[in-house]
Amino acid sequence: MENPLQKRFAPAEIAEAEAFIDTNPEAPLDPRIERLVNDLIGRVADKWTLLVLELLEERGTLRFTRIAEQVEGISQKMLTQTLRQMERDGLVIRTVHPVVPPRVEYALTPLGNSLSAAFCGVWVWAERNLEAVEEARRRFDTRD
Amino acid sequence: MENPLQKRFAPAEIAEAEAFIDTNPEAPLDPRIERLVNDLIGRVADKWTLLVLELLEERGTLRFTRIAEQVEGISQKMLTQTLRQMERDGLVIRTVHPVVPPRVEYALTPLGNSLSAAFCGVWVWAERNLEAVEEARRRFDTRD
DNA sequence: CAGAATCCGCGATGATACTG
DNA sequence: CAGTATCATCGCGGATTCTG
Repeated sequence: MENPLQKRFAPAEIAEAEAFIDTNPEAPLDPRIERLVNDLIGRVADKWTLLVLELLEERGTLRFTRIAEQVEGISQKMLTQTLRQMERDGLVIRTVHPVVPPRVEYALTPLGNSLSAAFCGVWVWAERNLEAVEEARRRFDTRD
Repeated sequence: MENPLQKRFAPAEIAEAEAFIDTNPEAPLDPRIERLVNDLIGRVADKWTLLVLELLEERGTLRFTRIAEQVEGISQKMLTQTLRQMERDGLVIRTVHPVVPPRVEYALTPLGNSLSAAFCGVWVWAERNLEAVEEARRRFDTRD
């Protein structure tokens, strides 16, 4: 599989980092990669982003107000902000129809769809282990 | 080795996650527990939680100070808070050795390990699409 | 309808000092 | 060493208003 990191760093750098990892079991991943990937995850793992992602995955193309209705508890400000961020990261495509009143539609890009699929495992985990976590919390809260 | 993720996850996990991303468009979620699941995801998808989770997955059992050293940028307060939260959710086990000076060790529970595995797909996605996202952002930031 | 702009409270987080 | 306690701050995000 093609490694996207090879576009960012010189082969010598990657080789050095990998050799370092191979020979140092205690060593962390390359801090640069770690930080980049983690920043990315930090953005996409946002609460509202996950909800919008999930909604668009289910419903396909939606207008601004439809999303606002379906994502319970989100404010207009945060929805705008979330959609802009997702658009900026290439997760969502925003289509403005030049009509009155304005009609703006949002849909996931292929990148957004793949992210949704990637998070599917986490959703499945959460659903599957919800009760286990709740029980753990009850035990923790009533510990001696 | 061409992929640093292989140091972090078993080959079988990566293959499974990749196959999942490639073939699974969506997984329906029971709307009744949507909120509960989302609260849970909101807690475990926290930035520091993800970093600690990955670190403990890599290294196994670690002391408080070891974790603080490895998780770049985390304050002692947030580390304590994160570990308590994870312990409360049953993701980590905290072991106090009655010695002087104190020795407290943290390790993932089976639940924590399964969560780490669930997030494997997201890490794979992030690394695989890091460059695509960066390019999307550049295009967005330089749009007319 | 789809936002932009503004104000503002408060919770999250950092920094520092202290302790068993 | 592994925290707890306290104080200060800073920005997230809600509420509201305005507009093309």
